Amino acid sequence: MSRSDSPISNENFLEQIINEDLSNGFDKNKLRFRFPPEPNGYLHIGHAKSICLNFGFGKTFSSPVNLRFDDTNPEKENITFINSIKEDIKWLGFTWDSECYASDYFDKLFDWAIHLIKNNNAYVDSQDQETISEQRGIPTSPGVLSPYRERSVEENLDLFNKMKEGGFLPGECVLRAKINMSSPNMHMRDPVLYRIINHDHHRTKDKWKIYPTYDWAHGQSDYIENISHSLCTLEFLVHRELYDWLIAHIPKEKEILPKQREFARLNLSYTIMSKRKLADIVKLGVVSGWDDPRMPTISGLRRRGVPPGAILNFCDKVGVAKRENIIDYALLDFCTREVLNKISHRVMVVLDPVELEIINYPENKSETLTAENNQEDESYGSRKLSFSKNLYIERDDFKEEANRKYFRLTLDKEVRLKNGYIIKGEKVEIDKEGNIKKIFCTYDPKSKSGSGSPESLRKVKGTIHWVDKNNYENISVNIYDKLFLSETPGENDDGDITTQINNESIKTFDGACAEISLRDATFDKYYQFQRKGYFKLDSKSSKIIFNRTVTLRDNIKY
RNA sequence: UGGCUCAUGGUGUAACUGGUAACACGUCUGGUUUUGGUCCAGAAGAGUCUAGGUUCGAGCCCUAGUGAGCCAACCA
Repeated sequence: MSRSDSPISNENFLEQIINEDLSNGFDKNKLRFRFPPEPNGYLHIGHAKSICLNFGFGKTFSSPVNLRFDDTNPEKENITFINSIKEDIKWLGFTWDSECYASDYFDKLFDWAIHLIKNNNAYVDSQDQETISEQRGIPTSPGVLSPYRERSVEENLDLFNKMKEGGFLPGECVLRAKINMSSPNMHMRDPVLYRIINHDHHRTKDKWKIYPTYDWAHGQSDYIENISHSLCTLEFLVHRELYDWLIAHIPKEKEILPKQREFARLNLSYTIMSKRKLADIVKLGVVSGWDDPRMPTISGLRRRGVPPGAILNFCDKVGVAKRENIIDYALLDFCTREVLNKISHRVMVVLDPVELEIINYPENKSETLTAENNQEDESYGSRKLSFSKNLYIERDDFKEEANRKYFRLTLDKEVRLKNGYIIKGEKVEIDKEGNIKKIFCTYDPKSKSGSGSPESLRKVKGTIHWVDKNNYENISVNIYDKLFLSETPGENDDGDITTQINNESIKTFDGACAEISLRDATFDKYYQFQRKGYFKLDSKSSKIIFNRTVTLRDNIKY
C-alpha cells in the first residue's frame, strides 16, 4: 500500500515512543498507563485530553489503565472531588483497571524513606521553609548546603520517626533527599520528600502527621503499580531527572522502571484551565458551581449539553505534541455540532414570540400535522404537531419590508411554516410604542407539507418555525455566551480573573413557547430547536428549563 | 551571568531511514435542501523564525542567533 492511501492516521510522538519501546523488546503485555488526578477540584476539558490520551493508549494497545488519585495533600483534597472525577471519567466512556490512591502507599513510601536515610540519601532538615528556600539559591548560581545535611544516619532515623509520631510542629522540619545543591536543575537541590501537615486525610484519617510531596509520591506510585509509561504535561519535564533519581535509589523490587514523558497541555481560547482560578469563580459566585453550563469542566459541558462523543472527537482532533497551543473554541463547537446533528431530536420552540393570525383559516378549525424527529435518521420516527388559525412565530422572523437577502416573512412575500403551509404576510398591527403586536397573513390551503400537491411543492425562499397559540408549553431557555471576554483570559487578568468575566454570558428567555411534545422532554435526550440551535434539558431543575449548547452554524449574509 | 523544551497557512496537527508541504477547524464561492442546519463541489491562504553549513537535494541533519515556554512551594 502506498503512503498516500494509507488509512492509518499519524501516530503522535508518545505513541511513537511506545512503539519504539515495543520494537526494542518491551513486552506488550507489560504496558500499563494511568490517569493521576489530584482530587482538589473538578475535571475540565484539559483533563479530558489527558484522559483520552491515556485511556486511548489503553485501547490501542489493549493495556490496563489505572485511575490513581494523587492524594498527598489532605488540606486541599476531599471525597466530593473524588466522586465527581470518577463520574466524569465514566461519563466519557472509559473504564479504569484499578482504582488507586497514592495514600494507599504511605506505609511503603515511609519504609522507602527509611531506606534512603540508611543509604545516606536523605536527611532531616530542621530549618524553616524560608531558610531552605534561600539556601536553594537561584538557577544561575549554586545553592548552599544545609547545616543539617551531614547528620548521622541514627540521628536522621530518630528525627524522622519523631516527625512521624507527631513530635514536631508543621514547618519545624522536613525530610529532604540528599542530591546536589549545585545542580542547574532546581529540583535536584535536595528536594523535600516529607512535610508535616496537621490535617486529617480523607482516607487515612489521623494516621499520618507527615505527608509525601508530589515528587516523592508520584514516581514511586507509578513504580508500585507497574506503570510502564507515565505521561504528564510539559511543566513536569524538569521533574524527570528527580523522578528517575528517586526510582533509582529505592529498593529494586520491580521489573518495570516507569518512563515519564511529557506533552503540551490543552489551552482553549476564551477559557481558563487553572483549577485555582476555576475554584475562585465558583467561590465568588461568578458561576453557579463547578457544573455551571458556562464552565469548561466536564460536568459543566455535560450540563450544557455537549455529548461525550464530541469531547472525544475534540481531543482526537486537537492532537498531541510538545508546543504551546491555544485551540480555537470553534473546533469544540464543530465537534459538538457534528455529533448533535446526528443524534438530536428536532423540535420547534419560539424563543421570542409574536402572534401570527391566518386570516383565511377557519375560525374554530384545528388540525394535526406530522413532523420528522430527525431527518438524519429515520428510526427517530415522527411526532404530531397541533395547528390552528392563531400561531406564534419568532419576532425576528418578520420584517415589514426587507431586501432580497432576507429569507423570512415580510409583507407580500411567501414563506413556509415548517411542516405546515405556505403563507403570505398581509398586514401588521402596531401598538403606540411602535412595536409589532400581531401579524396577519393568508395561507394556501393546498400547500400542506407532505401532501404532494403541486402547491406544496412550490419553491419558497424561506421556512420559519412556529407554535400553535392554542396548544403549546411555556418553557424557560438559557442562552449562553462566552464566560470570558478575552481570548486569553488567564494572561490578561493581572491576578484577578473576575476582570475578564463577560457579564452577558447568560440570557434567560422565560416566555419561550414550545411545541407540546416538550412536556415529555427527558434528560437523556439531545434536542435541536429548529433554526435556533442545540439544547439540553437542565439537569438541576424540576421546571422545564433548557440550556443552549451551541447555535446552529450560521451563514446569514445580510 | 544557568539548565531544559519548543518554533510548519488565521488555529491545531502531519510530512516514513533527507526527495521542494498534507489533513482538520476557520474563511470564501457555487449547488442541493420544507432548518440561512445537514450534505455535495470548489477556492483562497504557509514555502516551514533568521543566518550560515553539510548534501545532487533540507521543514527534517549541524552551528549560531532570535522568539516563546518551563524551573528557584514544605502545590500537583
